[in-house]
Amino acid sequence: MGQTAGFAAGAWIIRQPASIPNTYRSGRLCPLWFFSVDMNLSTLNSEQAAAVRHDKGPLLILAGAGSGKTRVITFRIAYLMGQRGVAAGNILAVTFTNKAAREMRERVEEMVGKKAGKGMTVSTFHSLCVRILREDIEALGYKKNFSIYATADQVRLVKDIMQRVDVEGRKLDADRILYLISDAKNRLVPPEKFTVRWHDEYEYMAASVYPRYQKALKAYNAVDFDDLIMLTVRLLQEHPDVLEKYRQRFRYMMVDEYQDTNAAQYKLLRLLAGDHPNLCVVGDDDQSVYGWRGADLGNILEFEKDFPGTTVIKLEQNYRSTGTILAAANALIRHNIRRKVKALWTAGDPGRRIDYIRCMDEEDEARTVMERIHAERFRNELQYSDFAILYRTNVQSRAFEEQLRYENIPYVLIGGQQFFDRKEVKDTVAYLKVLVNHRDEVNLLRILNYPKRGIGETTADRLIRYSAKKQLPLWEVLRDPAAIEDLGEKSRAAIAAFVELMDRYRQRFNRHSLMVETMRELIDELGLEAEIYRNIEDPVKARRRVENIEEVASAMAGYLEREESPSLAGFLAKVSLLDDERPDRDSKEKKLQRDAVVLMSLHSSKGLEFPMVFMVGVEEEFLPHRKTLNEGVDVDEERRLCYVGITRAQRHLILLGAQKRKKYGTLQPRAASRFLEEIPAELLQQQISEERPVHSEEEQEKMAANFFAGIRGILDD
DNA sequence: GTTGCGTTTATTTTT
DNA sequence: TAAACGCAAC
Repeated sequence: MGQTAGFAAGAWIIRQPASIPNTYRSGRLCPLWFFSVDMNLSTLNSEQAAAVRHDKGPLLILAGAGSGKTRVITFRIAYLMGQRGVAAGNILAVTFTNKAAREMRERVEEMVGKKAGKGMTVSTFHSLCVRILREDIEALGYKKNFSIYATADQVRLVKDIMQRVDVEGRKLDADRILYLISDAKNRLVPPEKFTVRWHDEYEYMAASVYPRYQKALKAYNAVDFDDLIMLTVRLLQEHPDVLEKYRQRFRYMMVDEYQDTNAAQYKLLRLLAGDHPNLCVVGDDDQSVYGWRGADLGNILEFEKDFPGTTVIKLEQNYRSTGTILAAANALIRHNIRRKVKALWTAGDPGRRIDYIRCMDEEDEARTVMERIHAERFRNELQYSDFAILYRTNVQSRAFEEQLRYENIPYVLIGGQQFFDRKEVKDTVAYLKVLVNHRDEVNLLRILNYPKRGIGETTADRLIRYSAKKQLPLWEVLRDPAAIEDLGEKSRAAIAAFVELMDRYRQRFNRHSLMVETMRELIDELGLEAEIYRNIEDPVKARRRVENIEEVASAMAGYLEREESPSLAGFLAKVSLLDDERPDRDSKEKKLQRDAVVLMSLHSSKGLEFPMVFMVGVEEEFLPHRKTLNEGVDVDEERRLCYVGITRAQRHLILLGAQKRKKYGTLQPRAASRFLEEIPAELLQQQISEERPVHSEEEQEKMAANFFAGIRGILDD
């Protein structure tokens, strides 16, 4: 668990004498060599220490929320290297986020030293697979310079195919088709094995789109996110020599957030682990909240069966929250049947009771939160950044944003539009992608006439038709426009100019050390910035967009600095995987460092902690969400989400809900969440907002009318 | 190409 | 309610 606030509480506080180099800031872990020449496990509790010492055979660490999981993993890696003589190169640690990977690497390096840590692989599933594929994907018939398609590219491709498949044009949602395809890939179901399971139009459409989609990707020399895993699995299955290479290499494997792995990731681990797995997985089945994305809770629940001889260690001592908060969390999660039994406990105080405030409506809920922030901040000398407002759906953030702005309270919103979803960024990246891989047709079509260069829709259409008819890649067609009869001279010239431009820059990008300059010149020559100013009226907005383009360039500069053997392809891979080069001035990590109230969804709060947590909208149809109620699935995952929210709180938890809520324009009565009843009443301090005179719209209009009538009356006198 | 209007539809989103 | 989308008209 990423402990953002450091090891503020609990038994393992290591006081830092003044002589400690200030690189080890307070709250950071001291390097091991400082307090002991040997690995000193005495700062760990007995379960943690046992987990660290275990070095052979499969190990399952069931790590409850706030139980010091990250510390155990990093200690264990350091222990393997320092005490068991395992070579850094034989260690593989897999996480789900780049942030987690980075932190883990840093902490291990702090313990064993940067030099000793060199050669270990700490990465996300996806970047691990990119690395494997970059080396050996040719065995699967792709080229090494493959593009990685993220959501936007995928959607475009699916839409394209759908149009071709369904000429009638019955408009099905491309996102949903893509979801079905993604789901299939996560289950390792290849196009030819896709079967319609429940007979609705989406399944049929997916069955027809999936094979074409996959074929197109291959033709474009592109892979999507799910392919990264699926193709790696295929590669390892079909090519024993490649598999053997990695088995030899990764003798010790560790997987974080194991409860979030899907079938494909499971298979990948299985393959790498082989017959004598030194596989250590860490996770918490109670915090599995990504089932809708293909994560299979069965992976963690069945681990002992899947890997005979598994040692199981439960970490139940919690170093984060008060006793009351933990009691509530335990009581709630006990209602789930399909889980590993465990209960969090703390050596610390019970702390305050949990507040539950039943507000009148949305606005009242937001105002109540503001009042509490003011009061608690003053009373407990807290910073703004000690508060988090957590909600189930992102739309809920609005009311709070408005109120926060009104009150002049600084806040950061986490989530929302992604940097790479912004048009100008996509355009810029599209050029780079095509320069690396000219078969990437989704992006080639995107830039073909942007900025406008006289290759309009008609021309593009003719080119595409011709390429389809002759079975030639679009790029080859562009190279030889003379071959197409029905093209005008002007169009031919425009195409030739485009090809010349791309060729020229492809050459230039080969000089990796000059990449950034080259990119800036490319942007300049294309006139991308001028294009933005031309199209966007609001100069402030336009300026911001231009800055976003510049961000891509400076991200590249950062990449160039860090990377030993940089390349444009390498940069794009990092960018696609949202790796550290993420050129967002407001990355999640940075946002969390500001002194501002944090707003985010329950999902994105996983792994974080805050002294004071507001969980808002604790109502039926939000939590559990309506969707899960309708579909007759169990609400277990929703309960886990609630559990995740509760266990984010360190000192105090405040639950809120509204009695009425405006929904799609109309005011609707809201019922308190069923989960509230699962928390023992004695842990809760309930409070119901008083009825405030609420006026209906009609009444308000009437009142306004009377008011103006009154004024008019006065003026008339 | 753009603009504007009517229609549609409202989860979560580590990579 | 409101935002996003598609389509038709300019």
